[in-house]
Amino acid sequence: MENTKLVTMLHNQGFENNLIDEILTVGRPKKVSKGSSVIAPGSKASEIPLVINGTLKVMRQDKDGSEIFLYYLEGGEACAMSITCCLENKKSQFSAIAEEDCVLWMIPMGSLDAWIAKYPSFRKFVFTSYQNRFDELLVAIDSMAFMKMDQRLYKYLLDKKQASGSFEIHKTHEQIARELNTSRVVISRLLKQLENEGKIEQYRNKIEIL
Amino acid sequence: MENTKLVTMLHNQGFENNLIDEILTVGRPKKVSKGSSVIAPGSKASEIPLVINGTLKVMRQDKDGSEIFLYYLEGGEACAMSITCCLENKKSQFSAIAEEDCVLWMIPMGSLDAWIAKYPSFRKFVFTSYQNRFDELLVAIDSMAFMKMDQRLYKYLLDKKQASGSFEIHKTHEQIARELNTSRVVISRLLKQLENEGKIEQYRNKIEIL
DNA sequence: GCTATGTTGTAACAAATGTTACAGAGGAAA
DNA sequence: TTTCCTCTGTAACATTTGTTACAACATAGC
Repeated sequence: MENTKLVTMLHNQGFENNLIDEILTVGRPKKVSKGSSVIAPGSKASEIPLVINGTLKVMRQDKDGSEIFLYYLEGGEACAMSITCCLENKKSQFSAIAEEDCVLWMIPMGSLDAWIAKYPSFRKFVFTSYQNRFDELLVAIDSMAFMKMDQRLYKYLLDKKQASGSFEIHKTHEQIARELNTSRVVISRLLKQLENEGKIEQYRNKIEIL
Repeated sequence: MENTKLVTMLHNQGFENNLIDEILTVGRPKKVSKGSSVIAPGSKASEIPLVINGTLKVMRQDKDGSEIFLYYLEGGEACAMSITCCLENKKSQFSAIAEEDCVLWMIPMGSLDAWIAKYPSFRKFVFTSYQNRFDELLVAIDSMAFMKMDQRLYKYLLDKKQASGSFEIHKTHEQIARELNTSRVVISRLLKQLENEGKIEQYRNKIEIL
């Protein structure tokens, strides 16, 4: 049963048993397959996704269709930006895409405010989520503000390794270029450079981190 | 009395009278003069600053001393990142500097969690603050990811005009360059360009937006 | 096998940004 | 006034990033 992992996760958060019951009662499971969209920019969410299995990729996009990778959401993490979107009833300013096949637990927003008032553990969870998302955004800002593209690319590869737990990255140069908001040629050039420095090995549709 | 403005501000937030009393009781006023630091990176805050008068400039810095402007905090706004820092007891990851002479109301963190549980209006205030800060960070990210330096500079000038309410900006090219994390020469070049395009006029230590 | 399509490598060039150096203008203080 | 310091303008050049074009290769499907 998927719920076993969910319950363990909720326990590890220090959630009260009553809260866990409520979460199990009002929430619902959702499976999303690799590449499909969980939150689309401009949409209004009415549920908060909590990641049970897999990884969600959170990206920001501008009007011209350019986009930039922000961070990954992994097991046990909730989408903090969805929370404010829901509470404020605003349109989402970003997209979340399943980086792998995922299992999510969707929590309807109606319950949130009451839980925040009622359960100290949930309050702590929400604020910790905010803190973590703030930190991730600041890290993303650091990359863009202070690093050149070669460093950003290498950091991107290491982050991806961290998130997936695998030394192999199955992406094309084109895909990576989109996520870093640059062009494919630039990525090919810099990957070749990283390969010459002995930091990676390249194959078709695959990069291996050494 | 400064408190008149503070009380009006709190009322406008929709705060309950009891909450306003508590805020007035446990908080304290703080005056900071232009250019002085309110939050230093690496420090641990135990109070949340609420801006009554003036503008705080929030910047992010890296280890080499480079820095980048994130956003302004104006009257009625609180520093959301301080809130999580306080609740999590973490070191601040950013700095806040008085862009003009400021009057702040410092709220000790000890009260926060209780208020969040007790007052719906305060809960709303905190979440709205988060939402606004998220939005500002995302706007900062948009600038860095999607805009070239000439656009970023012009946007910077317009933002500054917006925050100060004045068409005159009293900064040197050097100061602007620091906030955009580029070099003085680049800023001089691009300002000259904006001047030629008829968007600004330049004087010593002063830029006028047309 | 062949073809269509997507992926990667590379060259040549363009544009944006960063760096160094120096000259002159303006203001403050002696 | 003279001196000193900061600010601004500009040239010349280096580096980084973006763009276009094309060749070579791999794979899937026929």
